[in-house]
Amino acid sequence: MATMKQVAERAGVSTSTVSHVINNTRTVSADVRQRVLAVIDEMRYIPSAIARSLKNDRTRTIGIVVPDNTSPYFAGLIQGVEEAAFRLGYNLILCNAVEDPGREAAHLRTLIEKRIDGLILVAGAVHAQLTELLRNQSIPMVLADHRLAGVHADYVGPDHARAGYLATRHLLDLGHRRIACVRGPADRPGCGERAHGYARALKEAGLAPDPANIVHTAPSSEGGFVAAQKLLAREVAPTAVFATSDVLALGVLCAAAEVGVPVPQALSVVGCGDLPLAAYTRPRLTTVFYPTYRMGQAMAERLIARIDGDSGAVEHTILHGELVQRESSGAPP
Amino acid sequence: MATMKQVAERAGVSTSTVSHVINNTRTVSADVRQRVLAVIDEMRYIPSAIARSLKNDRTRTIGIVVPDNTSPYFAGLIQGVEEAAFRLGYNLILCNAVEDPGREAAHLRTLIEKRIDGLILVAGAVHAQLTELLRNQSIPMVLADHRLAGVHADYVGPDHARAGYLATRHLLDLGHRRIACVRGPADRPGCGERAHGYARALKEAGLAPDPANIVHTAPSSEGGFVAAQKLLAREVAPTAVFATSDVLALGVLCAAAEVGVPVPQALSVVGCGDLPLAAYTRPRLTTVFYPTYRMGQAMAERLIARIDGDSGAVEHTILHGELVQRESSGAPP
DNA sequence: CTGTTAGCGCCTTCAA
DNA sequence: TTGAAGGCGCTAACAG
Repeated sequence: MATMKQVAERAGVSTSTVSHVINNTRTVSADVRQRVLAVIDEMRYIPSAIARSLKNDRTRTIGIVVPDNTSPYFAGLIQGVEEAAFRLGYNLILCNAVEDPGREAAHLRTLIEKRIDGLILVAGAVHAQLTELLRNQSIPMVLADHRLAGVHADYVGPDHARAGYLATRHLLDLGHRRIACVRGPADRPGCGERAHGYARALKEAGLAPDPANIVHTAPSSEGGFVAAQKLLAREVAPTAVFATSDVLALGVLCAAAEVGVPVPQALSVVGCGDLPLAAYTRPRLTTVFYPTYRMGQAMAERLIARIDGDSGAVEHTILHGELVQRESSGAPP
Repeated sequence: MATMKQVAERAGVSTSTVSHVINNTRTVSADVRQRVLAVIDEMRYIPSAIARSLKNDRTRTIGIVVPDNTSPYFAGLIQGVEEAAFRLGYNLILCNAVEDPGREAAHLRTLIEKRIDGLILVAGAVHAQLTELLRNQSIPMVLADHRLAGVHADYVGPDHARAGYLATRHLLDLGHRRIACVRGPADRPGCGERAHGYARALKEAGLAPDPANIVHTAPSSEGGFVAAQKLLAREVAPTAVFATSDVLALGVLCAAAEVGVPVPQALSVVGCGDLPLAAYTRPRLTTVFYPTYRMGQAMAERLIARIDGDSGAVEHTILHGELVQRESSGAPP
């Protein structure tokens, strides 16, 4: 691969001149610039960002650590981040932590070695140790999707509690009283917050949350399916279900259909996240929209502002979604 | 951020000694090693991969360019690639090309500037110009999902034509004769190949493919929905539909339900790709499984073998999927 | 067993 | 308008 030195020799100029024509960083006579450009083209010279980074102490690369790029929710965030990063001249190193703290730590370590300019972290079971790593190296970071206890950093994400509240409120307004909640595992911060919103709405309506109405399950359609089976088999079955994600809601819809419980006539279902697919389930799913793409963009923009020297106070950016009412929710039987 | 030199000074040794204890690259007396390690720990020294790369000419970073990380299919590939890359000591720079040749080119350029060790390319509308770029810089590359005319490189992907054939064959075996094909846009290589498999199966069965039975549409559930509406409105409607992706198939299922056409009693539907969600639609979707995770792994492994010097002949790795028969397909009415 | 030295490719003062 | 030279942080001969 051609180097600047080779270009300089071939063009009969010094490397500094080549550098300057490339970066437009001082005036170069028209003919010299012409000649240099020609040689660059001819030799197919492409500057090394590695060498440049060593000099500049900037890599124009940011890292993003998520539990799993395959989840539609994280995929949406990543897409937004990638778009804004590209627009602002940055590349994105993607790391899946796979709910494995060891792996998360390993990724963080190599990201620091590679001298990323900043990090977007959807924290899994991160422990103090890890975030301390970041703080010590003073690498800009934005927390995504949920905050991290004891970590003082910019945050961009949805208001999960509000989403859970909106969904439940909607069901209450329709007249439901026995409203179940199908939620992911306890250690998923987002699920917990959404469940809180659910509980708050119930309490506001003067209903005592019945623990039997809250089912923890695996965060998959299968999980939703199993949970719904359990709920629908109860003697006094709920008339509505709030599922803390659309993926779960799909399983709930499927289970209801299988047992012969018509939605929404006998059971209302509300999801969360508004997957593109949610508009094409049968019946079409009522859900709370999460603006993942915009969130992703906001994360990258916030981070890059920090990289560019913004030293203002820590910011918390909350992006609200709204209830999207479709066909899976209606008045109780 | 601490440097090796600082560590060396503080430990009272030379930088080369520090380098050697870090890399275990020559014997160092126990006490010196001890001391160096202590200082590294104390100063929170983390070596710079940037400087190392400049020396070594290796970044241990690979790039992946896909149309859109949000598509479940690409998301699955990316996940597999990330896993294998991590396991083998590489990071992944993710680039979305967004069906925009200009953007694809820009990404390729920065990836080369950043001196990635290799590239995984799910090509969009790439033109000769771009791949020539790669060849000129002699960066290892594997083509993913579909080949690229005129580009002689390793390939890892599914056999789209076979998938289309299997799906259609299944419908024929069930006794269907009027089988439609709902497919994505013409410029999507994978769709075209799957449609070919569809046509071949029909021909083998002695059926002349009816152009009116092949509907091009947007590669989304909405697209599938619209296409199905059109098909079901025909005087002689098809009794079965092969959709070239599960996302499309979902739209088809939704349209059928809306028009009151029962699946599979009056209409059989087969998808392609086997999204996790496909098992939880109503009815559960018959589809052709694509082993995306394994494909992704194979891509990374192939690429890294090349990076490590494998100079054997170009390889084409085809990973087959199988038909997953569920509830959306049955005998014709 | 350890240190000195010469770069890797680029940018950037400092001089001319 | 241009060049020479030093150094970013690290590795790897080459010496001792």
